[in-house]
Amino acid sequence: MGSRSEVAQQSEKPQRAPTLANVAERAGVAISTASRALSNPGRVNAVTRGRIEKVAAELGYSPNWQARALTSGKVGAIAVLVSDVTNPFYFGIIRGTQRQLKASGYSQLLIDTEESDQNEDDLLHRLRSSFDGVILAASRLSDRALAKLADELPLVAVNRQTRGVPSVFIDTPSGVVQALEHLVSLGHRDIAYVSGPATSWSNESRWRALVKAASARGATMHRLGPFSPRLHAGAAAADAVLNTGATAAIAFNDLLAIGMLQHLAARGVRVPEQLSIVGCDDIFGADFCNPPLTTLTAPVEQAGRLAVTMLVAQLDGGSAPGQRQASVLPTYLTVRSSTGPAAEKEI
Amino acid sequence: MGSRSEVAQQSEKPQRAPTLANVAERAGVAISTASRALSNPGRVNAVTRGRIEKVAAELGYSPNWQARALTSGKVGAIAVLVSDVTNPFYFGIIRGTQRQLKASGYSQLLIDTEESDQNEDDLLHRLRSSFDGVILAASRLSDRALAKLADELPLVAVNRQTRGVPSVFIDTPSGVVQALEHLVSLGHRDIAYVSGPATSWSNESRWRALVKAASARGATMHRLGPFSPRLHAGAAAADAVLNTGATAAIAFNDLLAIGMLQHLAARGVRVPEQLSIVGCDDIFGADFCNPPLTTLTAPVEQAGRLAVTMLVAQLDGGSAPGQRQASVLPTYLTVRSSTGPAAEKEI
DNA sequence: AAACAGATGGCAAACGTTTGCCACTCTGCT
DNA sequence: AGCAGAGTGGCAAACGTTTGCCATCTGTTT
Repeated sequence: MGSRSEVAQQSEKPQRAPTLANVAERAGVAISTASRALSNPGRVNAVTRGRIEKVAAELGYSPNWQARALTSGKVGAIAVLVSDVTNPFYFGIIRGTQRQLKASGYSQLLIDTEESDQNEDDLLHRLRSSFDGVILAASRLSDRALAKLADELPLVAVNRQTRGVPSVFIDTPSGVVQALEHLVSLGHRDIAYVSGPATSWSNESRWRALVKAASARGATMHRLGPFSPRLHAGAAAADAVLNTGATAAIAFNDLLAIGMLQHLAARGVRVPEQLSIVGCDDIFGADFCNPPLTTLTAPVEQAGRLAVTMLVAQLDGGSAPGQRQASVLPTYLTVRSSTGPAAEKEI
Repeated sequence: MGSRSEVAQQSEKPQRAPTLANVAERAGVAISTASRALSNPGRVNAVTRGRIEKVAAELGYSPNWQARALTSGKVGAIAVLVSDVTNPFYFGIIRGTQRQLKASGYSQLLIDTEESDQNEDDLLHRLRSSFDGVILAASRLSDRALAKLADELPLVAVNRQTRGVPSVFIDTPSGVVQALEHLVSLGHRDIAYVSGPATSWSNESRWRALVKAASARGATMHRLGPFSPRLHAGAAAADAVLNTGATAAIAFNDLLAIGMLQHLAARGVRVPEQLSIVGCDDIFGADFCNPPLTTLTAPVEQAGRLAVTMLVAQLDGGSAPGQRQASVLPTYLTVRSSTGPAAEKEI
């Protein structure tokens, strides 16, 4: 058997973690009193409480979350669903949720849905009892399914606007218009939009915002894709852009944009002289790629934090349906070196 | 399709999740039978089982993990501790653990210790009941504390070699020697090592490997730091290197290396013409920074997966003490453009 | 002196599982 | 006939908490 330390030497106890019963016994009180001393301090005499606390500390007691969950219904954990742990965009979200959750005393259950709505729904129901609430970062669920889900459990969606679903929305659609203005002011008239996954809600809303804004500014948009929102998809995307004859491209996200940059460099197309590129999100790396990427800076970490704050409020405030709200976080354009004056059109 | 909706539509029940009792009642069997039908299929008649399974599906039953944990002692979750969620190095680990955990049917509890050993120990004890085992990615714990912990709970350490502690070790020390060879072959004789956090075990072992290898190859090592393993610390690190007069530098990690690249570019120092830079880890971005970074490619994701595999084996195999093992994963040098022939020494 | 209120502590019933043990019903065998 | 043994199903006791309710004790008010 594994040679534990002191205690095990003597008696061959299985070394179970100390329970409330142990504390109570050693302090000479009933379990209920011990429980109250630790979680409802006002309810018990100061001196008794002191004794109990002392014993608890000696024994290194810490409450069993499982058992507690059984009666209280609260498990003290929140699930964070991302559609792809691999995507740096989510790192920012995760960072934000992690920090805020910790500050609120919750644990973070990280779940990767692998871009599948089926998976998303399944996992959520299978693990229903393991968390108090959910943060859906870029859910692939349909509006209908999402609304239904929001009815069944406490939830905050990130980057999603659906009636009746509390959400934190990073306003890239209006940011993307800033990008358009920037390009138009540099003389670009033919602009490509390199779109992301077909199931992405953000993708759609960005495109709509672009078309609308473009016509008012005398620019023509070309929609390309869908492309996988990954680095390696940038190659195909870059080639597609080249074919349209557009002088600038706005990509669904920075991953695609950086991938394009790489491929363009390999093909000898100069950025921004021959083609301007704009990304979305300002992920890690956007500032040190070559050339540094002009992109929409999204307050991703803040979004994660805010989502947690809203969710926790929802949990504590007893899901008052009126409290449902949607926050909007602004984005702004960060101009770096991947955009420049439009190339002369060769006639 | 939505098999869950029907019931809820009708009555305004508090919408509690269906329990085994509900299933049993509706199937006309005892709770124990229902339990066995679902988790110990051989123990109950095929036709009864069929009926129970059908009812369970209808009701959308899924077992309560908390309750199950109470009797079985298994919660179905594994904690992954990282010292800083912000650090891209851990993204690889997290990605690996996430995938393998999912495949093994476990959930992932992600915990950020914020570089504090105090935090690490605390959190682990407070949450002890919420996970079955732990993966410590780059623990800041002392060898002694770590060994003690490994005795108390199932654990696998990543990038740490301590007697009696199962671990996955990414062999950067020998990789770093490859880097040294590379630099020496390019004519470098004065080489700086830009070290990371003082508490980092890897940092120490890399330095030792370097000194040892350097003397045999007639090169001189300069130790600088400690520096925070962050991008922004690269500026200070770069200046420090410049002061030593070294013609090449090996950085504790890519973050530092890329930070140095940025600062050097700003100062007008050409890489690799005037100074060669080598990083460690080959994180996201190392291939597209400017210039692309020569670095030690570490199989990070694989390390995460392997750690999970080992941990799960430990959990299932009932902590056979003999099974304790340490795996070593090799690294290799990926040469890109941040290294080149040594600059002529101006006399 | 009686009655009352507040403070304090204990009993026991939940919460939703798993599982050891017992009871019953069949077969098939001696 | 009697019975061993397998195949099924149920009872009830855990697991470690929380919490409603009751009992006791103390001091205060009438």
